[in-house]
Amino acid sequence: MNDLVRVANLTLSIAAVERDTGLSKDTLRVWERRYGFPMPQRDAIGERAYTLDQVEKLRIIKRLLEAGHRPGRIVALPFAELQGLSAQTVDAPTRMVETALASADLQMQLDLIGQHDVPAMRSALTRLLSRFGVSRFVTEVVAPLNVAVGDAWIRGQLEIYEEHAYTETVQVVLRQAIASIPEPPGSGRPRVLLTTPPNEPHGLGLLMAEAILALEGCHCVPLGVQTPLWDIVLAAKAYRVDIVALGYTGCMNPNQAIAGLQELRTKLPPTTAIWAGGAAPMLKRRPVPGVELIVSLDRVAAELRRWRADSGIAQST
Amino acid sequence: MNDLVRVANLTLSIAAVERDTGLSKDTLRVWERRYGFPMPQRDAIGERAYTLDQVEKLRIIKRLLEAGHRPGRIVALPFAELQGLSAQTVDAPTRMVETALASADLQMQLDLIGQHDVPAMRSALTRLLSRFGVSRFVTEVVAPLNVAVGDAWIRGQLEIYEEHAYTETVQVVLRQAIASIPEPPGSGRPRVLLTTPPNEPHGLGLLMAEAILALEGCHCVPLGVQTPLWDIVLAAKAYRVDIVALGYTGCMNPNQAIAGLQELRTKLPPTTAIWAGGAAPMLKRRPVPGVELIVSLDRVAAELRRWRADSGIAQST
DNA sequence: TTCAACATTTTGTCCACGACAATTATGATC
DNA sequence: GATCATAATTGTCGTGGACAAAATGTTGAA
Repeated sequence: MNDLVRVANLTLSIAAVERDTGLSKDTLRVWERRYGFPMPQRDAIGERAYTLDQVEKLRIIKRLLEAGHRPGRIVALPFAELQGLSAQTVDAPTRMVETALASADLQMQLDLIGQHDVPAMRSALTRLLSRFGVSRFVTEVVAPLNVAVGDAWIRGQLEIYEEHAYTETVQVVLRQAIASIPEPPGSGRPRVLLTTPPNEPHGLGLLMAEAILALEGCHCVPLGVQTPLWDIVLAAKAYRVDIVALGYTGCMNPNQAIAGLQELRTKLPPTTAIWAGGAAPMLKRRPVPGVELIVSLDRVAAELRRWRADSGIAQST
Repeated sequence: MNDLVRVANLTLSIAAVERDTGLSKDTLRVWERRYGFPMPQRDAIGERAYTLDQVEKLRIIKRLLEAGHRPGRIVALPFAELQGLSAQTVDAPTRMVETALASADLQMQLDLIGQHDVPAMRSALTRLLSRFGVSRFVTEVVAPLNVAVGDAWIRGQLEIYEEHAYTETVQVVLRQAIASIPEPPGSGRPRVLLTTPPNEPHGLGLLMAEAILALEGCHCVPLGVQTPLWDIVLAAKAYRVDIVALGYTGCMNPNQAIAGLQELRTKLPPTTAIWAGGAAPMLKRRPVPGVELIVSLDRVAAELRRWRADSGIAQST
């Protein structure tokens, strides 16, 4: 019941840190005990008071964990070393995706974010949308841009609010793109439910998927983010969907993600496919039986063809 | 690391219950200790294993708490009594807002949600938007609809996923409306930052506010939801906004809301106004000095006029 | 070398129970 | 009826121990 944020020195309570970093209170306490970081000061009552520096370091650690590092090795490391690590970590999986954006253009878009001119950014994106069309815009502009923005953030070149502004702007453009796609003629199949599980607040990937699916003639039922598992089951039934598409990002707890998918698989009828997509490394390491892993948005169209071929045999449309 | 969901008897771990009900593990354990409910069985390891019945009862309890009941009185109550309570709870605050939607039309919209036909709902809303125009659509259609949907949910007439679908659809229509508003000529003043504080995941109110503000010629900078407080301060500076508009709903912890607003007020320069809006009863009870309380979207235009009049004196535009 | 099986370390989550501040309810007094 | 002091309620935090699942390391045979 204490103030979650103390005004004086700008320190955060453990609950606030859990909220801002996604690391559970239990984890924060056990890291302190085992690795000596973060070792917050205590306020007058004896409760932990984390500094903004500690929180920022925790955020970077979180990113590194998602990239495959292990807590015991990196949690106690000093700030500079972490940044060094993240620099070299990011470079490794720099897959040279053929992208419509030359790296120069990509840098220009990034600069645009830093100039804090939302209308300019929006019109630049809209221009790219017109130039490349919806499908290529999503896979070859937005997707690499997302990666670039994430990298820039980890290098400390971008603030969180700038990432928010970017995300919001992309969302506006994407929704415009989706709105411009005409309804599929007849009963668009498959019918696809789009949402994220609880504890996964990022919905940008869903919009990207929706754009591509709609383009391919699917009937999309977007539910926004963080739908309780049980409601996903109910909704799948109510909307008679063929596919439940879940979006994941690294910010979600791996165990929860896996467990949730397993639970969903048992509760949904076997005829309903589950597609899990997004940049979630943990899903690749431990695949869940009965759940299709969509590793990249490029793959959506192909998976869709496969589904349509299968469904023609397995179930009469 | 245990399976969050055990398949055999369909029982949930404490983490799964936290995810599904929104009640923290701490709260669940302390309720068990104090009120004797929920008293889950233990699995082989000795960990709590909640049944689906218990979870459903917890969901109802959660709703009743949000409606103003107190844990000590209702947590131990049997299932039937809880249902009786939730039926009679909502009728009291049924205020008769003058609305463009006759109650019959309103009921029709609600029925539409229950029919699980997203395109129909979207086109119905789009029709209303065309009929009434953006401003009246927001204040006299969407606002009362939101209230009606919330009430229906508390009464158990609407599932969570139906609310999600409704919210998503309204969002699509609203964003379309916003996109149709031309940029303000010259430098639109005031410049308004729109976001919600951490722990407030609902962004629909922001969109409604943005629509009205854009209509009044403001320059809006939407940051999406859950911007960390410190980033709100940074963003306000970077985007040189005159007003920081925060959206709240009842789902946010009152203490956090108040504390956050106080902190924001100290961190932002006095020339930057803070507007707090949304259906948050706690804000009315304890006003924060230096923070404008926008009790209703009807008031936005008037407040805007006031700001413009004041700024003409206080600061040269 | 490659692969499988086993042993070890790491790591996140759970448990119990006490403590306490903030909020809400209750009663006394004017 | 309003105002204030007192009491009850309630969510969150603290400590430290425990343990299963995952990750890593090691051994031995094909």
